[in-house]
Amino acid sequence: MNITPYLSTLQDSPLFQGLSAQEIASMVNCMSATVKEYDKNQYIHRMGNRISSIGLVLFGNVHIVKEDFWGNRSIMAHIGPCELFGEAYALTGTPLEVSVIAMEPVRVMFFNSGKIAQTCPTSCAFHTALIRNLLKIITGKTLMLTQKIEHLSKRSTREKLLSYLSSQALRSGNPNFEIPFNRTQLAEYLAIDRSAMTTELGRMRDEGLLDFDKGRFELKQTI
Amino acid sequence: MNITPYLSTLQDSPLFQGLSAQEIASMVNCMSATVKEYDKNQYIHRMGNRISSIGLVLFGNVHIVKEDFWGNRSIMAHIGPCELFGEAYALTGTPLEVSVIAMEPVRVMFFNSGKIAQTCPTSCAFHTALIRNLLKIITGKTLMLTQKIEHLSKRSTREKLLSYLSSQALRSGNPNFEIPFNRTQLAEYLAIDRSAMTTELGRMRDEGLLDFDKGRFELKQTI
DNA sequence: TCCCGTCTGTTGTTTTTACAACATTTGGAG
DNA sequence: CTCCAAATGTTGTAAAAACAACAGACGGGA
Repeated sequence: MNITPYLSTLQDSPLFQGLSAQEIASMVNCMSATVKEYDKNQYIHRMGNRISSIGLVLFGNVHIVKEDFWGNRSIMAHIGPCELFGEAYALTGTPLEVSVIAMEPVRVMFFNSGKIAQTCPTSCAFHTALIRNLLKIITGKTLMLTQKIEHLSKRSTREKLLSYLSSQALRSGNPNFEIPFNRTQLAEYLAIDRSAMTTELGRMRDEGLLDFDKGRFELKQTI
Repeated sequence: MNITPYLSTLQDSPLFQGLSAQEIASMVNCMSATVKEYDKNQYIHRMGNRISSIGLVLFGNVHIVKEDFWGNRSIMAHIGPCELFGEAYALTGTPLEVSVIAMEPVRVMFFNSGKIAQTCPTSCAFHTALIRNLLKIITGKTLMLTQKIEHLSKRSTREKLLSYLSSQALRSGNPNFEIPFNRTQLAEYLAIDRSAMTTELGRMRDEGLLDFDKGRFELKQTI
């Protein structure tokens, strides 16, 4: 496969951190990578299935979503360009507890997880680096999930919002920042009622805690 | 160090899965492992600190706990014998977002995380296996956290309880099972009010959904 | 054995959230 | 530009949870 058009994305991906373009190209081959495209709202993976490949978002955004029988939806995570999804399920062979949905037109590169995890017969020298990168990525995800649990553990709508928003401000290093969710999605991510959330946001703005416009928020100093 | 007394525990640990006693002994040495003991309620790690070692519980139980300024406590995870804690923070160098507390008299073996993650100069042959095991462990934790998020995402006390209890029943392969928490701890784990939880449990028992005694629960068929 | 601290369960009140129904705004497509 | 659909905001009501305060059960140590 010709990976030239994706090379810069792949190089930016934490999966290939520290590897040269040359090395990446050889690895992509070795791991029998494939590229697929998806439309907005299309399912990339469905809950319950088993998967054997790790996805890397080349462009677009996808959501990791948990949906129950009654259509209640909860967004587990937001995955953007250069980021991976499905590693945990592909590596363990566990049936998916979540679905993966394209939020917009998306292009994804898939890697066979078996070929990543095992040193290949031809003893491709960079597998070790790859596995180490993978370790780092999954470790990072653990921390993300821990943070999400922290938000969800708050008792009230307001506390959940503040927990999430301040973590985003911290991440961006700026009290003025943009979030990757619209209102409905944010409510699904924080597992709270959308209308109650909107009301609470308005109340917080009235109290001078923060300001917002669409997806842009600004936390105010409350000294 | 003489690891003989801990050998069976280490062999049962997923970290050393697939390694012989001989190999484990040499690795323990190579990773400059140390053993420490803690009393009930003693802090093993405190939130905010950086750690450079991965803990393996030799016996006893510890809780991964998130405490905020006002003393609100939320139990992130329960760690029993043979299990690891702190990997994510030790490997990334991130300051701890949680504390680790001994729930009873506990003995822990600590491994230097740097020495685990890097192939050692003397090229200890089993590091690769170790890293692969670590990858599996952390991947498994990701799935655990995902499950916890699923519980927390439920809207009501009852739904959270059912989500947690049925996952425990599934894990034990038996509708009759024991949980590692007392009532207060369960409430902290599920981020709900203890008294409301007790009330709800009573209500569910009245409705014939389940039965319980202390830490033992039984989910009934509701056909 | 008794005492005390902890755990568990109970109840009533207050506060908050979920829910439903609808109004308003926004952004695209034609 | 107009229309439509989706997103966002508003409000009132019903339901649920949080909170507080206390009673009873239990277990370990003196």
